[in-house]
Amino acid sequence: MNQASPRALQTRQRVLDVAARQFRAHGYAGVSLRAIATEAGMKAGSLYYHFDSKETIVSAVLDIGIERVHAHVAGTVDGLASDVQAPSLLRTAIGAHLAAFHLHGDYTSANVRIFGQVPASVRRANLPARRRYDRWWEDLLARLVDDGALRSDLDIRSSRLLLIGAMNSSLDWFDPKRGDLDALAARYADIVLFGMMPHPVSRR
Amino acid sequence: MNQASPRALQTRQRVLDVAARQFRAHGYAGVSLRAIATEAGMKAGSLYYHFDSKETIVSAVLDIGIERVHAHVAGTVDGLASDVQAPSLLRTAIGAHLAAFHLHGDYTSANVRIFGQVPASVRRANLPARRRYDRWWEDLLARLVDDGALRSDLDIRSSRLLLIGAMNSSLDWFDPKRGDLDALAARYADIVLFGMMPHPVSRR
DNA sequence: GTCTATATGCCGATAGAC
DNA sequence: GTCTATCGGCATATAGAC
Repeated sequence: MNQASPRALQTRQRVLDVAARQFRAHGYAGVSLRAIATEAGMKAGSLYYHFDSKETIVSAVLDIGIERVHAHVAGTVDGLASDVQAPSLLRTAIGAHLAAFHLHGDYTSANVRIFGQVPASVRRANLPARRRYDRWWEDLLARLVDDGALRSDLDIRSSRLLLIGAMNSSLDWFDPKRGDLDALAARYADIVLFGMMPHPVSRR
Repeated sequence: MNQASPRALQTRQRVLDVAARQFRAHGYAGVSLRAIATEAGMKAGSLYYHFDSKETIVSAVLDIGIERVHAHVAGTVDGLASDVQAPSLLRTAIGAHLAAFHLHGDYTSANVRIFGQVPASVRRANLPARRRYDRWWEDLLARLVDDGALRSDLDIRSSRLLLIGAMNSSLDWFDPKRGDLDALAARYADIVLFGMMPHPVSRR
């Protein structure tokens, strides 16, 4: 198991893609190794050449769901010029999170949906990746508050949880193949930055 | 099954409470009728006196998760005086949704978490209740926009989805036994109404 | 209303052939 | 790398005693 040949790596990736899609659709316990193997074009016993157990498969799926998003968002936002204003910075981060979340929708949705129903050891293994990404967002928000770019009375943690929670829940209803992801990001950023109330003075 | 005696109704409710808690924790397929029966103080076969199948149990859990919240929120907000301003109206609705959602946390969390992984027929049966509650929120937002109390360019549907998605995701991290639910509702309402940007003029 | 007993079938995992 | 065959266990659901 866990071979390094290119052929084995490709098979491994195909199995994970199938597993992510099925975990997203049916939950952790609702997916059998037989079902994953069938859709990946092999028999259940063959999976054990690539993975030690069902738990190591789901563990890999959960980690990928966080790490691909983190890498894309951080890579996009941290590369911006240092004079970019807070509204554009937040808009870019929101757009990058939504884009990566939906691009890797099976992995991210599987993570969001089954994290709470996976064996405790698997949950524990995924926690560090989650904490790193959470921290990236809190660092961003804290920096913007310190710069005076966001309200000074903002509670960082609940602001981050509101924003991430709202974006992640779009996995349940938004289909990136049918809708305009940039438009969605713009509408969410508008509300989060300026609120739903009418603007007493023009601020855009 | 489905008896009307007070004794049977009480047992039925106890079974549903146990089932909701377990579905929330382990997903639909991750819960066995044996496990539900054990925690409810009976044997698996006895459940069939009260319910026809595992699907009828989860169907009842899903419906309760929506209907109790809808009844509480609508009962709270629709009873307000007609001269209540938009900000207080929205604040009240947000507070009522969060309060009911966490009060019935096992049912509401089970609904949010397993709706997507339940058999299609069960999902279909729960859809009307979901649509009724969604419509209640969209009617509220549309009325406030029409009155000029909210921004006229607000997209009703995505605003509703952002707001409900953000509130529902608090089920994953907020513990009403340890945190202040009213404070959470106030912070969420502040962001949704006025945004995270500093206010150019005082509006509160 | 709840029990025991059981029918039928799928589960994760392993062993060993090829 | 993938196969077949198989282990022991647990799943939903039913039948019938009490």
